[in-house]
Amino acid sequence: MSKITLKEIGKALNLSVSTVSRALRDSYEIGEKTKERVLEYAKSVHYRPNPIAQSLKVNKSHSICVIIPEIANNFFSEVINGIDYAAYERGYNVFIFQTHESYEREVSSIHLGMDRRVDGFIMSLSGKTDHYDHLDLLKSEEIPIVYFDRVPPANNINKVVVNNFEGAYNGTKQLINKGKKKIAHITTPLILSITKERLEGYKSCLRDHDIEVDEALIKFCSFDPQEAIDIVNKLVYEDQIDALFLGSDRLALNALNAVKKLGASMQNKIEIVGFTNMKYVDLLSPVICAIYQPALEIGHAAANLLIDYIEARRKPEPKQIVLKTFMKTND
Amino acid sequence: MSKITLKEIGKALNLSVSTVSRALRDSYEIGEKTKERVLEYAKSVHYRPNPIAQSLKVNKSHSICVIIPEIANNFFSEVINGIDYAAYERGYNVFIFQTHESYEREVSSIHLGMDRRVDGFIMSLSGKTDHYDHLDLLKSEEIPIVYFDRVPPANNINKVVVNNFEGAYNGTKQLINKGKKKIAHITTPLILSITKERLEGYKSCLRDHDIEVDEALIKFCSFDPQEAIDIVNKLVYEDQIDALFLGSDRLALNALNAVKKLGASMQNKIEIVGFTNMKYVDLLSPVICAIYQPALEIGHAAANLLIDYIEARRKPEPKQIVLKTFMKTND
DNA sequence: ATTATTTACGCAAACGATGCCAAAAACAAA
DNA sequence: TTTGTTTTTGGCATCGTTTGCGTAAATAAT
Repeated sequence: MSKITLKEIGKALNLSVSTVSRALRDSYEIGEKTKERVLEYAKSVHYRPNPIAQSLKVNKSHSICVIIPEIANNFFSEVINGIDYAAYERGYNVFIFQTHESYEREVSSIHLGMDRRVDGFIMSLSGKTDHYDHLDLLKSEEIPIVYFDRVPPANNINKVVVNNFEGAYNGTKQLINKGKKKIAHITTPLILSITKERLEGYKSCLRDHDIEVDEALIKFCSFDPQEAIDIVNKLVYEDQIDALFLGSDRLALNALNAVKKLGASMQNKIEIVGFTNMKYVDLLSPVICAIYQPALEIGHAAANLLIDYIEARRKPEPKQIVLKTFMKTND
Repeated sequence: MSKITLKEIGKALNLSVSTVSRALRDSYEIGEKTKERVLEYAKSVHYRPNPIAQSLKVNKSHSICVIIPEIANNFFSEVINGIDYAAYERGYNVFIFQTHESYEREVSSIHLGMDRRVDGFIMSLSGKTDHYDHLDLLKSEEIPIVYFDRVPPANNINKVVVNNFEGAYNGTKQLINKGKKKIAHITTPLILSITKERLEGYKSCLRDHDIEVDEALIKFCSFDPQEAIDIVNKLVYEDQIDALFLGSDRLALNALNAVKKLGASMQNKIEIVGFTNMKYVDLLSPVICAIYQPALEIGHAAANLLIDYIEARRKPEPKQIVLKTFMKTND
């Protein structure tokens, strides 16, 4: 059934394999008449080229490899959705590998992708990645790569990011506008690009409003729910904070949960703003003002940027795309 | 660098390609000494077999294809996580295709998978799939396939599902126990297996508690938020319901949103139970009692079942795995 | 009619790995 | 030494494509 090959088409039509191949690829050196014959017959038997054989021959796979920390995360799954959307439009397959925030898995994912001869990579770095030589491998092999969200510290790379500084600045400002003074910041490991940028936005905003930056109120937190609870408790009871600025998606939910546990009366005293990509934030009970990333657009832009780059005859200069975050208030 | 082939190893060691190949696969017909030489050299040059060439030769790809309605959905992304977990353990790659609830994309995804010579499929049917001949293709090609969640109506197939009937029954009972009498059910298209099973659980529970089943209170709803709003409004204001039983993840959030829009006083009158896989349901404001599916386990079980089947010499009888739902109350 | 040019196609060698078959090397038996 | 066995190894075809090169046949130029 699905095992029609060029050879069989050739046999049926009394043509050589190469002629059939060229006819299907619409080569100029094949006569119109035979082209038609081949095309028609191929369609009638539902011929589908074997991408594996093609890959082997041309050392390309018409597929891209996405490496992300975690699929089961609103932000990343939306990004994948965007990537998938663009890839589908342009006829590319998508491989997805998760690092689960592990450097080793990041490295091995890169190798798996290269083994599969993917045409390019889209990646967001793991929370443990603090050196970047494994990426040099890709560079030296001249494999196109687009980073998003958590990007390595270099500027001659393709990347799609959001204005994290501005998003954090505006989020913090929102809290200040509500009269809050002791604003804590719970965030991701400092090695991540997003952490630094958001932290700077937060600090910068405080300074601009004559609030001194208190390093004790800046907490780097893992994705362990209990750790979030401990940190929130300390901030609330010892440091007497009146607002929380949360640095990332999973963190935000953990922290919200921790705040909820403080009880209703405490909850109301603490204003919360945070980066998250949860749908329906307005259904959340400790009210949170969400700073959104346009995840779908990020994925779409990243995939298109990558494929453009893959298909370009002369490789263009690396491009940096910066999209806007947006806030979704709850009141 | 990464382009070491068997041929090059052979040249370096003065051995033929086939000897090298066999040495690496630890064949019994190769002398211990040469085996060691080959192994050592291969490691020293970081030899990695080219999976594409292997695939072409043996017509297998050591990869599985996952076809689901939507990645950006808590339930499915968790399932993928489980699949990925098992596949990684057992050395399989994973292709993911989304149908976006389209029958055509379901068909084309199957073809894409087959083109790539995947060793097997894991799928959950689209919301539009009401005939199943495209699946026969897989069957006739003898490609292993495991269904989960939304499965076709046949019993000689591999599948991993939950006890939807029981979950729905218990959910409905929960509402009855709170004294509710007019319990509406908003759910997915009736062609889906899950819809029917849950609907039966709901009806059965009502009957067992001497509440007559009112077909007007059973609403099949798309994933359009506005439709959910309209339906909820009608149910509340015209039909005067006092409880809602929601049939699926995305639906639940839409309906919750609709209920929220009714205003605080109305909200409190309506008790809500629903299938969902959102983390932190207890943070949701119209309170909802969640019926959870063990998504990670489903994925893990499905992948292991599939890979067991793929690797079995004698193909075993199709297996049906039924896992338990569990409730997470909010009060 | 002869030569030059174009057009339309076939042959064969890759791509990297596997596996059948035969052959060389090693050893045992005569 | 010769023959027979066993152990190790090499040669070659193959998977389904793509592509450079060669060459008939068809057309144009002389």
